[in-house]
Formats: sequence, structure tokens, C-alpha cells
Amino acid sequence: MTERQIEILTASIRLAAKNGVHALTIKNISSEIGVTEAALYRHFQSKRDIMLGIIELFDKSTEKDFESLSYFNASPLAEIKNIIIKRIEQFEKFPEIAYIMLCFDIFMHDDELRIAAVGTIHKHKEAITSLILKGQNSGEIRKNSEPKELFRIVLGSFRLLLTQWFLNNYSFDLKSEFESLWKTIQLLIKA
Amino acid sequence: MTERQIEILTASIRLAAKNGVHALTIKNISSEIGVTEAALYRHFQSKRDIMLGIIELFDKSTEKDFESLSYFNASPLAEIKNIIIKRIEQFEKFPEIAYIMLCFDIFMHDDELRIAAVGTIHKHKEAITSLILKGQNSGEIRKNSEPKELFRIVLGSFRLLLTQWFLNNYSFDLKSEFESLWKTIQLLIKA
Amino acid sequence: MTERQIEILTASIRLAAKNGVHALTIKNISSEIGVTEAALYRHFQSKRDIMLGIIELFDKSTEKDFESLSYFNASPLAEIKNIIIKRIEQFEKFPEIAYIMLCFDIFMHDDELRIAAVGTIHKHKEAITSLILKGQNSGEIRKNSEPKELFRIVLGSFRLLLTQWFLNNYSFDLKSEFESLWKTIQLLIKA
Amino acid sequence: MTERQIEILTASIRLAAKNGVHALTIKNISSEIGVTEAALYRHFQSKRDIMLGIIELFDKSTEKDFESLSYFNASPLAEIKNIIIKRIEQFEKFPEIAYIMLCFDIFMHDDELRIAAVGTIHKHKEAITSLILKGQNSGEIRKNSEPKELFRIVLGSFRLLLTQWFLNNYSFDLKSEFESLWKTIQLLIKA
DNA sequence: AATGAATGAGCATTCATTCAT
DNA sequence: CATGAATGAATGCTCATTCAT
Repeated sequence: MTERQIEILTASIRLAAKNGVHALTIKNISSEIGVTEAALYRHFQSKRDIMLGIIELFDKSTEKDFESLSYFNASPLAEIKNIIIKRIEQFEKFPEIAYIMLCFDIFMHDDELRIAAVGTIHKHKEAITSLILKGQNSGEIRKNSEPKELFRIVLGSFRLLLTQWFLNNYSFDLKSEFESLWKTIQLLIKA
Repeated sequence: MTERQIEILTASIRLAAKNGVHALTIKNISSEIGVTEAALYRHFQSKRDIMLGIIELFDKSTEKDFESLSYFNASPLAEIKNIIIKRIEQFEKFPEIAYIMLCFDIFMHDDELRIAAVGTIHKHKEAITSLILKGQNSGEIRKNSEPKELFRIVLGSFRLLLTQWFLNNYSFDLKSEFESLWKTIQLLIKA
Repeated sequence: MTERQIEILTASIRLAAKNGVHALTIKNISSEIGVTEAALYRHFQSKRDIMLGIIELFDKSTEKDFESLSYFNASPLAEIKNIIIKRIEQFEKFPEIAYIMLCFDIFMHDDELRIAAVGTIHKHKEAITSLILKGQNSGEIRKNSEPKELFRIVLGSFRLLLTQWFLNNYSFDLKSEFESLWKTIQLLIKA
Repeated sequence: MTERQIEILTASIRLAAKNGVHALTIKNISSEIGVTEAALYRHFQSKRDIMLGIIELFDKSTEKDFESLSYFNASPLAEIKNIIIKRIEQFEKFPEIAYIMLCFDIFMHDDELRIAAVGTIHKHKEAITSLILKGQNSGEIRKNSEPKELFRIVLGSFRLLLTQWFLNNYSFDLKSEFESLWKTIQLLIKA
């Protein structure tokens, strides 16, 4: 991806988060980076390609996080926390992406976009679920609950926290609030 | 609210869930119920009023659920489950509303709509949080966790379940899947 | 077809003939009849529908001419001449349509339009060819030539006359020039 | 004319015939020969110059045909046939040019282009008409018809044949079909 | 209570063309 | 000789809304 392309994508995310998805027009994006509408088409073939680019951008950074995890090699619970903390650090640097992550509507009614977006969610699900299973086998996580349900509790509560963060205009400290939530989660799911 | 107004609102919700929020146009709504675009303006002053109507519709049915709860008077945990089961029954009758509930983007960038939508979420938060507190006081729910966090776990995991239901085109049985999730939740938060 | 629709179609033909097919834009057509671009879409669903409308308009008037022919019941040669004279009278009233008839490019690269346009040409071909055959059987037209070739001579020479008329800005009298051409044609193909 | 210029012109003709005149864009032409749009402007100053180039190309090859005719020195009728056969051989090698020859719309509404295009047609007219006159004087062609009308019959029927060839996607054999047409023409106009 | 006709503003996209490199 | 990046103007089309009937 070229520098200009990344500039366009970040401008798009910023715009969507600030003014809503309906503000994600070619005109707005182009004027956000100070060029003509026509200029965008030198870098992306269509608006849908820009959307796909946003997902890809998010997907890539997710993948990088997952890779760096394996070096860490902590306990499963610590690794799950780490996955989420990585996300949070990303959100703190670039809060607008939280909006895109929560607002699945943009992608929901375009098959190609949908598949791309759901793919990223799936990667999270598989990573976390397999860590839960590992934790259950190692005796760190309680065995009397299904990994599937524990995953829903872990990711679900985090997503709601994220939603609250967004609804409050990013005004509270996401990381410390998550630390508090995580204490409760740990308390509940530890063996 | 007149009959025609409710017809317009339900048609709108149906449309949004089927084809996405971007399909929520005056033209689509009017042709969905078989009238002219101009005819809609006899029943709603603007498109925003239709959006507000959708929230109000949702809000009212929530309120009715909350009222009926007081007649029941079960244990706090059972009451929380009941609140969610009521929601589920509503979703099962009218699955499209799940989409609207999850897709906050429509409302997010219009202050009046936002306040209306967040209000409904708030009512849920307060109802559930106060029930958790009651449960902690009566000794049914563990005391070593903050109600705020337990609320995040309960509602967050349910919202994620709902998201999964939507992503799977409403193909699995929401209620029985929730029963399974609830067993885990109960196991975790019971004293 | 409504009055407005016919107004749009005649304005389109006028425009195309005056300034070329490339001038046949929604903006030009709408401003030609003094309305907004958006207003056109109340009467035609798309630009292609306007093109199809032009062909249909031409097709209908052709059909009417063919019907009125049967009342006439002259000799085959006289009937062929009549078909063309009818066309000429139409062109004289509405010279711009000559351009559309000759400029098949508009329709050529859109399958649906092509089929519609070629259909009209086909009707002419069949009508004239069968009249030639009738003339050969009745002994009015020479038998030592194939009807297919005679048709090419009759219609081809008329089309070239039409092209010349257009290239000369409709400056000569089409009918009297055709009378002269017809004398030669008759001389050549009579038995 | 440079090699590159001829490459651009033939690519343009190919493009116009395959996808229609509306596909004759700088972008399409340049990508057809595998260069950037900007590169075209090194060889032609504008798009109109490319159009003029197409006409010039056609004009030149016509001229060459006419020159080679004089060496032949056959009877007037044979010479007329020869002019057309030469054209047909050109069309068979490069069928797309038939489309350009028929579709005068491209040139019709730009004075300079129009004059250039009409010029070529005129050359044909003069060449054929003078041959007809010669034939009438030599007693080969019937004298009771005006050369002007006979020209319309000869060239008009050939142009219609060409149109039919194009409408049938060049599927029939143009030359043998013309031989058949020519037999009829000869039969009709011979003295 | 509903319709048909219209509108102004906006949409994504494509056009021929220019210019620094 | 060719490219990459840009532009202004235009394209067909959709939007929410209005208004006379």
C-alpha cells in the first residue's frame, strides 16, 4: 500500500468516526486530505475499494498483534488480556477505529465487505477460544463452563465497554477501566 | 400513534434489517407499504421523525416489559434473566429489530436521535445494575465484584450473542442458545 | 405514453439531430424542455429507457404507416413507393428523425437497444421484400433478380439519398429528389 | 506519420468498432496499446487530432486505391466494381473500419472533422459518377438514367450490404455476397 | 388522505487534459 | 519518451422535501 493510500484510509476512518458513516463520501474524504474528488480514483478504483482497504488495514494490524503474542508466551489468561490490551493501545492511538469496529452496518449489506469484516472477527474468536481451552487444560480456567460461552463473556463485556467509551466521546480512560473489568472477569473465570 | 404511523415504522425496521440502513429511504419505505413518497409526509413531518419513531416504538415496548416485571417479583437473578428473555421473545417475533438495536450508527451523529437512543440503553443499565445490587444485598450474587462490571458482563455477552445471531442470519435458536449462555453467567456471578 | 414522455422524446431527437448524439445528456434534454434533471426521472427510469422510447416512437409510427398501406391496395411497386413516401413525409415534418435513423451507433453497443432498433429495420425489410416477390409473381417486377438484392437496391439507394439530405442540412427537397430517384429505380426493376 | 501514431490510430478504430464510439476514450486507447494516458499526448495534441488522424488514414488508403485503378484500365463498369472490391478487401483485413465508415455521427457535429470526413465520401462520389458517365458514353451503361441516380443505386446498395454485414457481426462472406449483389446491379444498369 | 410533478443539493464516477519528474 | 499525480467540468442518478390538486 502506498503512502497516499494509507493517508486516504486514515482520513476515511477519522471522518466516519467524527461525523458518521453517512459522511464517508468521496467529496468529504478528498477534501479532508486536500485534493480533488477525481484524484482519489488514482489511488482506489472505487469507494468500495476504500472500504475494503479500511478492513484490510485493521486486519493487518490485528495479525501483527497476534504474531507478536507468540513471543510473549505467558499463561493463557495473560495472553487473552494481552490481545485485548493490544487492541486498546491501538484504539487509544486511533480512537476512531473503535467506531468502525462496532459499526458493522457499513459492511453488513455488501457480501464481499461482509466476508472481509466477519473474517477479522472470526480470527479473534478462534484465538481467544483456543486460549480458553488451553487455560482449562492447564487448570488455570474453570472447567465447568464451555469455552464458547466464556468467549462470549470476555469479548462481549469488552465490546460493551468499548461502546460505552464511544458513547461517552472517549472521555474516560479506556485502559484503566478495562483493568477494572478484567479483574472481575479473572475473578469469575479462574478455576 | 396512529395505525398508519406504526405501519410506516415497522416497514422501516423491516427494510433496514433486510437491506441495511442505507436502504432506509423515503422512496423505499413508501413503496414497501404501497403509497407515494408524498403520502408519508402526512404521517411524519420528516425522515428524522421516522427515526425518532423507531426509537420510541422500541422504548415503549421496553417500558412495558419493565412494568410487567414488577408483577413477577422473583429473585434478582431470575428477574435479570426475565428482562433479557422478554427482549429475546420480542426479537424472535421481530428479528429485524435486533439489527437496529446493534447498529447505533444511525443515531450516533444526530444529537436528538442520539439522546433518545442512549436513553433506552440507560434504562436497561439502571434496571439491571439495581437488580445486581439487590442480589448482592440479598446474598444471591457474589459481593467481591462491582455491579457496574457485572452489568457489562451480563449485557455485553448477551449483545455479542445477538450479534452472532444476526451474523448467522438468525439461523440458530436464540432462546436456547441464551439459556446455555445464562447457565454459565449464573455459575460465574452467583455467590 | 404520457404527454410529458412524448415531449421528452421529441426534445431528445431534436437535440441529437442538432448537436449530435454526444449532446444527448440528461442535463441537455431536461433544460431543453425547461425542467430539472431530476424531473426527467419521474417520466423515464433511466437514460436507456429514453433511448428505447425513441425507437418505440419511431416503431409505432412505422407500424401505423404499414397498416394504412393495406387500405390502399395498389400495385406492389406503387406500394413500395408508398412506404418510402410515408417515411419521407414523416422526415419532412420532423427532419431530425432522419439522423437517428441513420446513426445506428447509439444503439449498436447495447444489446437491448440493438434488438429494438434492428427490429424496426427488419420490419421494413420484410415488408418490402414480400412486396417485391408479389410484384415478380404478378409480372410487374423483373424475375431474373433475387428479391433480396432488389431490396438492397431500393432501400440502400433511399438511405444514401437520406444521408445526402442530412449532409446538406436538409437544404434540398427530399420528396422531389426521391421522385427522380424512384423513376430510375422503376425503370431498372420493372419487368 | 510515425509508427506509434499509426499504432494509436489502429487501436482507436479497433476499439470503436468493438465497443462503440463512446468507448473511444483516451484511457481506453492508451491501455489498449499499453501506455499511460499522458503518453498519448506526446504523439497527438488532442483527442480531435486522433479523430482527424483516423479520417486521414482512411483517406490515404482510398487515394492509393484510386491511383492503382488507373493502371488497370478496364471497362467503366469493371472499374466501379474494382473500386468497391478494393474497399471490401480493406474491410476484410480490417473489418472495424466498416463501422467507422458507416457511423458518421462521430464527425458530424464538429465542423473540421465533418469537412474531412465528407471529403472522402465526395471523392468516391466523383470517381464513381465520372465512371458511370464514361460508361454511358461508351455505350456500356444505359443512357436513360441520370448518373447521379445510378451512383445512389450503386453506392447505396453497397452501403446497405455493409450495414447488414456489420449488424450480423461480420458473419457472412462480404465479397461473395457482393458478387451476388453486383450481378443484379450489372443486369439493371447495363445498356 | 393521497397523488403526480417538481426541485435543489448531493452522490460516485469518468472525461480530456496538464505538468513536474 | 513515458509516467504518476493531479484537476475542472461533466456524466447519470438518488435524495428528502414541497406543493397544487
